[in-house]
Amino acid sequence: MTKESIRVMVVEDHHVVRQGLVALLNVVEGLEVVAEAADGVEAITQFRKHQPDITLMDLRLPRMGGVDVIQRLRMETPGARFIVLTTYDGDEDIYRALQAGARAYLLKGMTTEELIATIRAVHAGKSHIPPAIAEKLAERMGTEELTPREFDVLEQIVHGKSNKEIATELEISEATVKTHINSLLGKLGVSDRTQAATAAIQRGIVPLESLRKPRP
Amino acid sequence: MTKESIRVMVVEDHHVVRQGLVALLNVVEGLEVVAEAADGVEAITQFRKHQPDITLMDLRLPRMGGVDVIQRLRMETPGARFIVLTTYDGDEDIYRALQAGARAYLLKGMTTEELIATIRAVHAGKSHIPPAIAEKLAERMGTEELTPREFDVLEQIVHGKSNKEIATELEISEATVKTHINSLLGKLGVSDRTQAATAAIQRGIVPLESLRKPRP
DNA sequence: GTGGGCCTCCATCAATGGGTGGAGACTGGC
DNA sequence: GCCAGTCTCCACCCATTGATGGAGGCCCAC
Repeated sequence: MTKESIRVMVVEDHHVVRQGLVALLNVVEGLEVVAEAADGVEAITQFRKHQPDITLMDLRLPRMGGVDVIQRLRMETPGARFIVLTTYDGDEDIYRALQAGARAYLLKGMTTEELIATIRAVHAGKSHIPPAIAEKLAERMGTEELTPREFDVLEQIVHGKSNKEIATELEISEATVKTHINSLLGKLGVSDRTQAATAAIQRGIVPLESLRKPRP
Repeated sequence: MTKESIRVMVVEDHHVVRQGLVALLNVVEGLEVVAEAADGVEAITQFRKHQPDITLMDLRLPRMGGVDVIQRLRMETPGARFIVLTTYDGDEDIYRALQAGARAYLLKGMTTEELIATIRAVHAGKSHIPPAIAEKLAERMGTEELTPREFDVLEQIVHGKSNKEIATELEISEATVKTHINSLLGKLGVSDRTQAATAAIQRGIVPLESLRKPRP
């Protein structure tokens, strides 16, 4: 081998998808998968061990979210390059991943050729955001940031709590809850709590998984 | 080759995932991927052309949902065997897929070994439902079926419509809307429309994708 | 220290939502 | 024919929600 291969790490919690990706990438000239991880914590240890040139990451990971992993690893290794590869396209995720320092955001729907081209491009120092994603980003830019407290309230709304229950849960008065709701409705551009809930889920502000049966 | 290979078709809209799966399966002794499809319509034409022994299917597909595809193909070819392979585990999907005649329901998180074992088992005529999935199914069994009209109303709720808007949209009175809501709240086991909306999304009764920006 | 956010609370009001108990019409199955 | 289930509608009532327009305290940045 005359040129050195690009050393790639694949972080993805779904076994068959990960193995499939690895199988795909390993037959590509000039690429070499040097590490794999199935969750966020493993991603960090594997990264430290193998120092890949490019890390391909799903965002929704057990134990530690992809965004946090990127943030953490980029603190340790500022030159680290991440490509986010995910099925979801909630604008919140996109935004946060790019904020954290991802160089590209791809949906799993794209072709292998695009994926490989993106890996090469990112390795060469470029960034790559597909138009469909860029559009989402632009959308999200137009909206104001929720304050931490507003986020707390929104989370409770998504979990189906009434204003009174939210007040109890957050240990504030119902009046304050209403104030926050009023304000977040405006920021989300919706007109009632039900729309706020679906918007929060759709945009990935509150993850769908949190709906299962937690918070006892 | 002394024994004949099991002829497999892979239906999955995400290119890299599909190609990965194909790559994985093709190296397995005794399996042969004879067809691929990226959406429901293609799945039907490819199936007719290649008559695979086993069809591996994602449920969320463009153009025609996986459940409909299974239903349709099993009418034409009652012996056709389907394994649903998906990331989502909304109980509604599981239920409908098995209703439609799928023999197994697997999450993408499972290992390649499990997948291959399941393919062999289903080919041998067995069914296979992992415990985690079976549990979901049991949950769903306890709940009553929504009537078509209740479903219409639920869909509107998820889309953030008020009772008045729903009444206009469905061309019924607001009183009737309330009646349906009351009844569907009971069946879903929730106490207000916001909970109904999140439950509908979480359980896959109303697909998240429909939230984008349709229905003009 | 002044201003800007944020968080907290208040009161008041109108609109919306949900609970209850009914009732007539239509359907399909027995 | 009759029953069961669905869909439609009504009235009445109370609870919840959202809108509006404040106001004080806190903290951080300039």
